[in-house]
Amino acid sequence: MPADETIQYPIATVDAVILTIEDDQVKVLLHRRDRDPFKGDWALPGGFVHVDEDADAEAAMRRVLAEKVGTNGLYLEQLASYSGPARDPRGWSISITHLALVPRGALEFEGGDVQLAALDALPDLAFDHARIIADARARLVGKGSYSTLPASFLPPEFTLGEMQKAYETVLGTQIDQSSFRRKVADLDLIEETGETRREGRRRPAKLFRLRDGIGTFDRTLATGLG
Amino acid sequence: MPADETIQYPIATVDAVILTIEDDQVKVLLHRRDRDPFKGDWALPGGFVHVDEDADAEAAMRRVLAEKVGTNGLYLEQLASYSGPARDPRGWSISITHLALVPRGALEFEGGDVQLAALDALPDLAFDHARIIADARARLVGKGSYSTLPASFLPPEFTLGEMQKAYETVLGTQIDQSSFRRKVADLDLIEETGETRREGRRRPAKLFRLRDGIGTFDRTLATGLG
DNA sequence: TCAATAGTGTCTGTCAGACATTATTAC
DNA sequence: GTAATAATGTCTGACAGACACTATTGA
Repeated sequence: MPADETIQYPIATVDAVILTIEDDQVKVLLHRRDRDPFKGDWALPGGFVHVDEDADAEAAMRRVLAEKVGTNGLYLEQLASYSGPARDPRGWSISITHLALVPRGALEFEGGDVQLAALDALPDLAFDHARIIADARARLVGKGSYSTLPASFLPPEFTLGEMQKAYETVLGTQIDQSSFRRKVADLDLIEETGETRREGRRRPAKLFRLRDGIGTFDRTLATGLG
Repeated sequence: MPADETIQYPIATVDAVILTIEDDQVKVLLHRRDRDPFKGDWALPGGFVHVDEDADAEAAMRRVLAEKVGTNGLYLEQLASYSGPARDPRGWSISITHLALVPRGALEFEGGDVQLAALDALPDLAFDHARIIADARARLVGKGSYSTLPASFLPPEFTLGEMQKAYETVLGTQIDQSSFRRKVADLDLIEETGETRREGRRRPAKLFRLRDGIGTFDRTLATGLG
């Protein structure tokens, strides 16, 4: 490690892939850039790491998200780092990216410079953000089949039908109702709230919530997905 | 993104967790630091990103490894980033860490400032490298049970007994011989070389190699591990 | 009653784990 | 033969997937 005083440090930024489900599609939150580079283009919400105030990259990410899209307290998971001389025209840069899966209701923003875009219909994106989103999607689908990850898209109270639908949306496949419920019951992931929800002219569904201490843990919820 | 000219960039480094199996134990390659900070302490091999010559963080990692421990052409996987004001006494820093799993025979070094240390018997380590190694270990064990990751520890030709032993070492459990072989056969991961290896007074074992195109892919090789 | 979804019960093929058995070598 | 590991065969319980069936509501 040359403790060389001539070392130049790269630009350090953080970017977030915030995913949610809307209209039975996985969507990503995009932010329109209001300055160069890529002024006017859509991009992941992101910004510089501030070494004078941020405790680490995740803290920088939370600060940026609060400033730009008004979200607070999201569960953030580190995704990967992207680096190189060409990805940012300002110079050799490192972006530390994060992933958040949130229920649609947890996002509040008034159109204009923020939008939710379906993963299958992304606009042109600034920097290498299209690649980052593609990687995030691969992670979501990959982990979706053997973890409780898709449950992160659910609001605090939900029906089993909604839960199954979230898994099907993430995985892009149909899941047998009976198998799904049996597995959920076996894993002891959720508990009844005691309430029901009636919607339209059909049998009302029981409401459930995630049990305490159920984070994202790796147990198969939906296997054999063709 | 304040295109603020007063932004200070953090120190950017790369560090590698190079794991191998020796004496039926998973070991990590450590390098003794020859300068401050932490001069004389054991640390992961690492160094600064050089923005004037590295194409990205992985290229920086390969350059550092070639310089410090003489390894080339390893398969490197990005692990995670670690950042903050306190982890490096030189200032607010980001380390982009990488993971490599290699057969013992692929590592060549003459003692002194490089050693292999068992994960269960690590010396005191510089920076936050103990934490990084703990995270790498968790990843190895976690992915070991549902992927071909442990096969990366095998030399080009190996017996089924060696393959099973590698899995058992990684997972820290016993695997039933019959189940293991059945699964390996079903997944079509390996092929016979046609050679055998005889060792001591017992039946010689057939030698196998990984089939073309078998990288690290996620299929259960050893399930139900207690 | 019908439509629509909620929720349950049952059968079956697959497969992991356990365990027994045979094969092959050096001594 | 004995010791030691290599390699294969067989049984069984668990469980995912398929699918049929019942439950409950509004109209």
